[in-house]
Amino acid sequence: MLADVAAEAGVSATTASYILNGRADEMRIAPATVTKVQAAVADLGYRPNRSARSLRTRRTATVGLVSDQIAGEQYGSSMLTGASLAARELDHLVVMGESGGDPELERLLIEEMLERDVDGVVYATRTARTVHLPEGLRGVRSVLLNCEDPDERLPSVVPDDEGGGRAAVATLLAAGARDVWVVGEDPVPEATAGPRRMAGIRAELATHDLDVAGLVRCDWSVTEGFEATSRWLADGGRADGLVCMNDRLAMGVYQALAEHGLRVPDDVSVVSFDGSALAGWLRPVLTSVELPFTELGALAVRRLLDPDDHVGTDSVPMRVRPGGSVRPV
Amino acid sequence: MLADVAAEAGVSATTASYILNGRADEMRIAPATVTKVQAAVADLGYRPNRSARSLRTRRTATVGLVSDQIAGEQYGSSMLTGASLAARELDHLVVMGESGGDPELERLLIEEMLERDVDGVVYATRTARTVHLPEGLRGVRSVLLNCEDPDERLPSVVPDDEGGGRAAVATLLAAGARDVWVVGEDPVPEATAGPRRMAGIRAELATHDLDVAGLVRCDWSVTEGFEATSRWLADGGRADGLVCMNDRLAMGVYQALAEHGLRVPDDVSVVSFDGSALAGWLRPVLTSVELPFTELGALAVRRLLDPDDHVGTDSVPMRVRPGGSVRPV
DNA sequence: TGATGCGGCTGATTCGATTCAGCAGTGGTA
DNA sequence: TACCACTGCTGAATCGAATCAGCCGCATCA
Repeated sequence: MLADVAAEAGVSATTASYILNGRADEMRIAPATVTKVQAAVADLGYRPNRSARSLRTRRTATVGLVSDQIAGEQYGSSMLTGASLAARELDHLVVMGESGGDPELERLLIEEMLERDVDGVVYATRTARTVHLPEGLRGVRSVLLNCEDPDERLPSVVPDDEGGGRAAVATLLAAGARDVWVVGEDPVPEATAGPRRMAGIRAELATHDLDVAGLVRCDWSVTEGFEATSRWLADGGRADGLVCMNDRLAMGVYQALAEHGLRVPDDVSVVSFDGSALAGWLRPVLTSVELPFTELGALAVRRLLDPDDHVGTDSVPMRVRPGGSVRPV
Repeated sequence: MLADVAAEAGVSATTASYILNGRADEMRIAPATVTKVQAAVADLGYRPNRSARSLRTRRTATVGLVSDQIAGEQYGSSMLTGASLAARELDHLVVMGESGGDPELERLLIEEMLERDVDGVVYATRTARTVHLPEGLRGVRSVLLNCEDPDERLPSVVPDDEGGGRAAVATLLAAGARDVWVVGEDPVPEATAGPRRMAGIRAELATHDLDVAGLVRCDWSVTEGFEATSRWLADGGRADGLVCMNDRLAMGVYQALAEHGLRVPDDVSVVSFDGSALAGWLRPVLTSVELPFTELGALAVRRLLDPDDHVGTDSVPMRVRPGGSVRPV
């Protein structure tokens, strides 16, 4: 403990504490004393006791991360990677908990984190959406990750889905597509990804005096993507560009196109959203607008620990990950 | 704080503490007193300060989970879900850190966890393999998750890959397959999944006086699966049952089979390992032997916190998740 | 010569719980 | 009547750091 270090160095615990906390200059500790203490620290392999420190300072160098399901989510789990790395860079650790969507469990997790005096809480959701800040986080320093609360003035970190929508369409337009259909409709009312992407899609088309040629309605699963697209094709549906709302859906679209003898990208160009590993596994590789999950997680933690605490939403750009599903011009 | 509760209830902090720690009976506290204290707790919304408690007890009701990459891993991240849920059930929280495979970062993470007096550490790897216990964990209560250290006597939790191999083959044999090829070779020397699955595969075939008909060599990626299988087929390779070492690989195999006009399961039955979401997205749905990631994570935490600390490996069964890729008999 | 300032350090208190040792009061027993 | 056991509770020490207020000695200055 610190007292041992102090004894070994022949100074008081107070002095040792100042030195270890980088307050040597401020406290005008003689350089020789600093050296002695540092030697003692190295000598004894001193490791501070965080519980003791936290008891006094009320800070734990620990951030909480509560989510519904992000570890279970295929790609979204990278938010944890980002959060963990960013936390380390700022000398913090991440305490995580998953509620699985159960509000009672969520309450418990938040409660336990607050008992442990986390320095702040990141509240994350699997899918981009609006939420209500849980009661337990009222008054607690917190950042929303992949979600926003329109009723609260809070820092929030989300992907720029509208920009992503524009980028997706820009890719198709650049390849000469003019007859652009959108596949997929956001199934959840609170979800923000679908509407925002759609806004971007329309905005970009508008720059060429175009609009969405049509919408193939289905949820965002492989099966629905396959079935809805099959029906559409069977009804004579045709397009030169398809925007799929996510990669899984696009996989179903690929299957449907193949069954109807249409080739990607020769007969139709396809772009999608997610930039998941799946996009890279499809043949041809699916051009997809990437959800920057790692970056989102990292940014959320940085904003949480950032001393100048500005509220408002950070939209992280979504970049096109080029594949072979868009016909080269 | 506790003193407030005690004051409100008209007792000493000592008494209040005993009651809150469930030692009322042992300390012969009168039932009326217990009631008074509980009322005060509810009244004041008392929430214990864990740092203070930890300072005395040296326990934090917190477990560390260090891994190379499990959050970034598609399916493996469910280990975090399982760990988080099991921890909650045992009134603990999970402190997580990802090293990305960097030994220095790993050392730092472990160091930071120990400073925070975690009650134990789960050391997890993305892929099932053998490892050397990191120096920093020597003498620390720890459990290996998805890995084993042959040189140490430690509790360890891994999937039963050998049993999985047997189950995969049993499924094929039950469907009448006799000419069984294996696709995929484990690319990493320390990896345990491949050899164990192979052992199970051979063992089960042996019960029918059979052996593996042949091996299509490739690593476990979609592309390699596609290319190696294509070459094999082009060389006249045929089989009535294929065991793929994982689902991604199987996806490549599907692609190759399709290009050669072979239909699953009519021309060839396919089983695989992982039981990932991808298996469910393929057409036909891929029959796959599931890696029980959530259970693995949960079990690791339970063993870590289990008071009777037995060393040795727990192998969690891998179950077949039936799809449509095995021809019904 | 006495007041003032400053460099360099330390003693004592505090954070909020846990826990050991022990203390009144009561009733039973020899 | 003296002793003991038991019930029901409490005072004080303790965990390991952070931090405030202040102390001592020496140089400076009016």
